[in-house]
Amino acid sequence: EQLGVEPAEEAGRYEEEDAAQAMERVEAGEADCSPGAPGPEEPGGLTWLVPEGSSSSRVIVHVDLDCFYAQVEMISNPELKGKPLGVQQKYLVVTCNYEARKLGVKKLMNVRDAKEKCPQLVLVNGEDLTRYREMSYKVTELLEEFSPVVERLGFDENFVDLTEMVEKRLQQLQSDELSALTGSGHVYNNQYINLHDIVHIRLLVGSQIAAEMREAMYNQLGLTGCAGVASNKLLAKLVSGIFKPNQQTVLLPESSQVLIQSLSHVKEMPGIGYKTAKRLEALGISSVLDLQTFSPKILEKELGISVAQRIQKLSFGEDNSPVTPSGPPQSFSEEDSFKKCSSEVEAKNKIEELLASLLNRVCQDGRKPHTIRLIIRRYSSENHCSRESRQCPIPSHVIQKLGTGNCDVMTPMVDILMKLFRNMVNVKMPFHLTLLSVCLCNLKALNTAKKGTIDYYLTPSLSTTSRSGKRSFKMKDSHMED
DNA sequence: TGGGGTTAT
DNA sequence: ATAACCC
Repeated sequence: EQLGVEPAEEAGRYEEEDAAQAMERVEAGEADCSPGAPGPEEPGGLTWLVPEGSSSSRVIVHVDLDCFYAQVEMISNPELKGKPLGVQQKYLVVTCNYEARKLGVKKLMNVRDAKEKCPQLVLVNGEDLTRYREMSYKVTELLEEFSPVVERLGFDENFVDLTEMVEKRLQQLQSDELSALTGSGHVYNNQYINLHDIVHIRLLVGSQIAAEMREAMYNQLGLTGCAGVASNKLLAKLVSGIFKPNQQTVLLPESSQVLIQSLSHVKEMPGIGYKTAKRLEALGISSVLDLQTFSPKILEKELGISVAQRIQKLSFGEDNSPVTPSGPPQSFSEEDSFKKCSSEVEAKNKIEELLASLLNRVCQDGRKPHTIRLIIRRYSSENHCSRESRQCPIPSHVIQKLGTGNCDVMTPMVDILMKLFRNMVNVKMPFHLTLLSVCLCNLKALNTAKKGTIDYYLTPSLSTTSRSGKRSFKMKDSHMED
C-alpha cells in the first residue's frame, strides 16, 4: 500500500482480503513516489527547507475503525469471524461486518429487513457498551502514545495533530534521504507529488505516521481501520473514508477542492447536521457549490453569524478548529429505550438499573460527579427525538460515599432521581415514556489537597470530618455544596 | 433508529 | 434546560 502503486480502480479488490493480508501489503510496499528530487546540500538535515516554522499549515490524521462494534465482537468470539455478523440494539442492526455488508445489510437497518435480506446473518446483542467503550479508550491511549493531542469523536474515531511530530522527523531526516522519501497508502485524486514542496513532504511524513498507527492498532489490539491525512480536521475526516476498509489516504492541498466538490449534498459535510441541512434546503442550497456561492450576508441573517460563517468556510474546505485533547470523559450516562413505561414503579426499577451500572463506572474512574441528571423521552407520534431533563447537585455527603464499598449510596441517589422524575412527570396523570436515561456529570478530581494549604481547610472531607472524627469548626453549607 | 458522547446558547 | 452537532 505504498504511495502511488494502487490505482483507484483496484481498491475494491482489498475488500476481499482479510486484515492480516492487508497489513502484510502495507509492510511489503515498494518505493515509487519519488519524482527524483535534487539532493539537498546540507548534510545535517532539512532545517534549511523549513525557515523557522514559516509553514503554519498543520498535519492532521483522522483514524476511523472499521465496523468497530462488529470487530470487538469478533475478537471476543473468534468463531464469528468469516460469518456475516450484525450487532443488534433493540430491533436495529446498528452495525455489521463486511461479510454482512456484501450480502446487503446496512448500518441502522431494521432486524427484520436485515434477516430478510440475509437469512444467514448472525446477530449479537450490543446494548451493553462496556467492552466497546473499553476498547475505544485503548485505541485513544495507543494514539496518545504517538502524540498527546488526540480528540475522540464517538467511540470509533480519533483525530491526532501530527504537526509537531512531523517537524521532529523532518529535522532528524538526513538530506540524502529526501529524494527517497515516500508516503504510505493512497494519494487522493492520484495527485502528483512534488518533493520540492514542503507541504507535500510534511503530509507524506504524516501518512507514514498514520501507517505506523494502524500497524500498532492491529498488532497491539487486533483492530483494523482507515486513516486520512490532511491539513485540517474536516479534510482529514473526509479523505479517511475514500478507501475502505483498512486503507489510508493522504490529501494534498491542490486536490482539496476536488474532494469537497465530490460531495453530492451539503448534509454530507461534517458539521452540517439534519437541522441546518433542512434550513439550507429551504434557501435553495443543496450542493457544496451552492453554499460556497451563496450571499454571506443573507446566510448570516438566516442562520446567525456563527453558524453561517463556520459552515461557509467548511464549504471551501477551510476548518481552523483545533484538535482538542479529549482527556477523560466529561460525563457518564446510561440509557434504556422501550415501547412503553407508564408507571412510577416501573420507572423506578429501570432507573435503579441504570444507576447501578453508572456507579460501577464512576467508581472505576476515580473522579466524583457533582451533578446528576434524569432524561426522559415521552411518547409522541411526531417530535420523536425531543427529550426533557432535570438535573441537580449531588449532596456533598453522598459524593463522599461514592466509591466507598459497602456504603449505600443507591438509596439517596434513587430518591433524588425520583424527585427529578416527579418534577418532570405528573404521576397522577397517565403518562407514556419511551426512554429513561441517567447522567452523572460535572466530574471533579479527588481531593489532592495537602495539609496546611488553603485547599485543605476549604475541603470539607479533610478539614472537618476525617481528621478527628468530630468537627473542629463549622463550615458554611454554601461552601460545601455545589 | 440505539446508546452513547460534545459544545453552544 | 435545551438544541445542535458527532458517532
